[in-house]
Amino acid sequence: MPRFAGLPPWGGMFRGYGRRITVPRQKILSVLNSTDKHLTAEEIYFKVYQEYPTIGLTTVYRTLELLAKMGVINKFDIGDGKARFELAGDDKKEKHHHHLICNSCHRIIDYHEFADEEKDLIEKTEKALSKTYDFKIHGHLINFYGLCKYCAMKV
Amino acid sequence: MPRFAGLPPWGGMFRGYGRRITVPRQKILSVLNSTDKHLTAEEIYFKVYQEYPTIGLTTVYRTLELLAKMGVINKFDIGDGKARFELAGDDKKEKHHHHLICNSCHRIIDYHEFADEEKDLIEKTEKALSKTYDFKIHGHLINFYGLCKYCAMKV
DNA sequence: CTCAATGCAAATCTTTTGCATGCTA
DNA sequence: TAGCATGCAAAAGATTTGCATTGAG
Repeated sequence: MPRFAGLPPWGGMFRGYGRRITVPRQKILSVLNSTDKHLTAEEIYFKVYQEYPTIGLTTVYRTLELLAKMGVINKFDIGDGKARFELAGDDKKEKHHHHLICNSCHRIIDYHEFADEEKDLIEKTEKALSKTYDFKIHGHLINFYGLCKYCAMKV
Repeated sequence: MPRFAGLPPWGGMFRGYGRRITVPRQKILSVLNSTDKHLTAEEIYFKVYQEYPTIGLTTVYRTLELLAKMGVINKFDIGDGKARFELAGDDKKEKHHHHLICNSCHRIIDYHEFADEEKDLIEKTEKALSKTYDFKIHGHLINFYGLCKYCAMKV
């Protein structure tokens, strides 16, 4: 479910920061815009590669770093040693990252319960923290750690 | 603030899993037990090293992995490429990880506001998720991502 | 005595950096 | 044209693995 159906509004952002709009950057943004998954740099690389084979992994990393600094995307880590990225957009539903992460097999369970209760608290917290610490909040992440049903019996 | 003042109760756990209680393991647990910080493997290594110089980094990594699988500690990543560890104990206060993380300079701001409101929601959520997904929850992590006041103006 | 645990060295894997070349504005 | 952007190759870092040795039970 793409967040922006028409032309993405990021062109202005790049120019505003004195950066250039290039094909690799457009492709990377396009990939991020057409998924609601948390992609790794390599996954993004392969997706872009399919329609733009001259892309380099380095460019993906550098673009992702830039986008994170611009506040366009969020970077986070789930504990498997690979960073993950996603658009930071304003769509409230998609801003919620809720995971159950198994400390043993590193399985990730996405859950959607409590979205409303959490949303209220999160928004309130966000607003207050933003003010208290003079911090521009683009997104958040909530993880629960433990053992999944398969690993709880094994260990 | 050590969580356990006297002898740690982990001995039984090890035996229960057919594992052995060794000096390196005791030292590592001791370090984790005497801090309320989120330590990296290397930080743990250095702390143990001071009173047990024959310790190896490999052993630290392997012990941490085992402890995570046993549910004794939690492993999580803050986005700087190094995993962090802490005891999963029952002390509610210490189970809360709340951070503001800057996407640009990777500065981490620990915040303590809203602990009570969050605690209520978290506990309720934990209980329900635990049941719904048959998942043994040992801890959780809440991160807000964005730009700190210094980076917001730079980019 | 047996097999798990350890520690060193080497290997792996993700991410970053150096540098010459290409391309946007 | 100027300077940012790119891509390759190499480097850097964190974590894992192979293997011979040590030590807990």
